[in-house]
Amino acid sequence: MAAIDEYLKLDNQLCFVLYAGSRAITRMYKPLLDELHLTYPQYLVMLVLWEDDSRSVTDIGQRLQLDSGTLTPLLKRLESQGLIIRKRLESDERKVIVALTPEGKKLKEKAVAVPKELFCRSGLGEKEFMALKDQITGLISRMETRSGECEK
Amino acid sequence: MAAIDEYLKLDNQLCFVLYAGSRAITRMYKPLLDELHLTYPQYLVMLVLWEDDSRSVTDIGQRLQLDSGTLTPLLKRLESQGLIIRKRLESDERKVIVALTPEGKKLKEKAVAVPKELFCRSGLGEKEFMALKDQITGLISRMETRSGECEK
DNA sequence: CGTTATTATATTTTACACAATATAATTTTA
DNA sequence: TAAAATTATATTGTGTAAAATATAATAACG
Repeated sequence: MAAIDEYLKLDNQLCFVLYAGSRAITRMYKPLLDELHLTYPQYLVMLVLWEDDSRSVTDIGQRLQLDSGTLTPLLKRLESQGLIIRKRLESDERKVIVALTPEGKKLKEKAVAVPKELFCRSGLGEKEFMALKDQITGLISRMETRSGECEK
Repeated sequence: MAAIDEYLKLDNQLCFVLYAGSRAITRMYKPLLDELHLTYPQYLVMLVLWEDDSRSVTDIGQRLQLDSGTLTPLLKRLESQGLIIRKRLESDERKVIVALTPEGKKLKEKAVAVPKELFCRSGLGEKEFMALKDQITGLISRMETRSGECEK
């Protein structure tokens, strides 16, 4: 893959398959998430909160790699749906703590259908599924640590 | 991975690594694309046009899996930057043909730095890089063809 | 202890991404 | 050959995603 043309072909772009793959999963999830009255980014936030009931906005942002400009409006919508509550930490009023309501906790059981559908539709065994996930995780990690090492 | 809890852990989500990976690449590309005065989705459109100079909006949409609501404003911005022109096909006035300008063609040579940077930062050999891309392509394909086959 | 620096979140702005709908052109049907 | 159906693109509305900036609170410093 030495020629300029090969480097710039859409079919050779790893970036494009990640982008297209992510959106294909979002499309696949949509009918299932509609039943839970959640959008895809809201579902990701709920995944974080189902692990640990009570987190700060910064914690959620770090887990999901999303900034507060994205999270604040999203959390407000979850709050208006009655799935979470937000309150300032008394000991440090800069921090907003996000906690699940009983309604929010209840959704967890229904939500398991979502990743099960992807697992089934992936056509992968459990080991292959996790191996692919781990390969992409490794890619992200190397991309972020090898900054400055490459010659243009 | 039988328990509900395991299915819903963020670290077990293939959907999340694709989503996070795609955005990590977009962040990595941003300084390089800023030099070309392109956003990431604009860059993808240019990749399509650098392969074939002249395409309809529908063609571009099919290649990138993007709909006209996304493409029309994006193409207008590329046009106002002088990189493309848009014109109705005389033989079928429903169709808008998108073609590169000389400026748009010239960008191709500079753009090759973008995928080269990813390739380098990925820490993968060429075979591994393409294998990962092919695995994700296969995943997308199976996800889209196995609709209806999975029990919730 | 007052000032400066840093941190946390919110707001504004821009660019998507997608669903729904509108408009116009072409194709198909009866 | 006119009407109905389909196709192509554009527009509107909503929800992100991120950059830049604003505001408020806490920590660090001299």
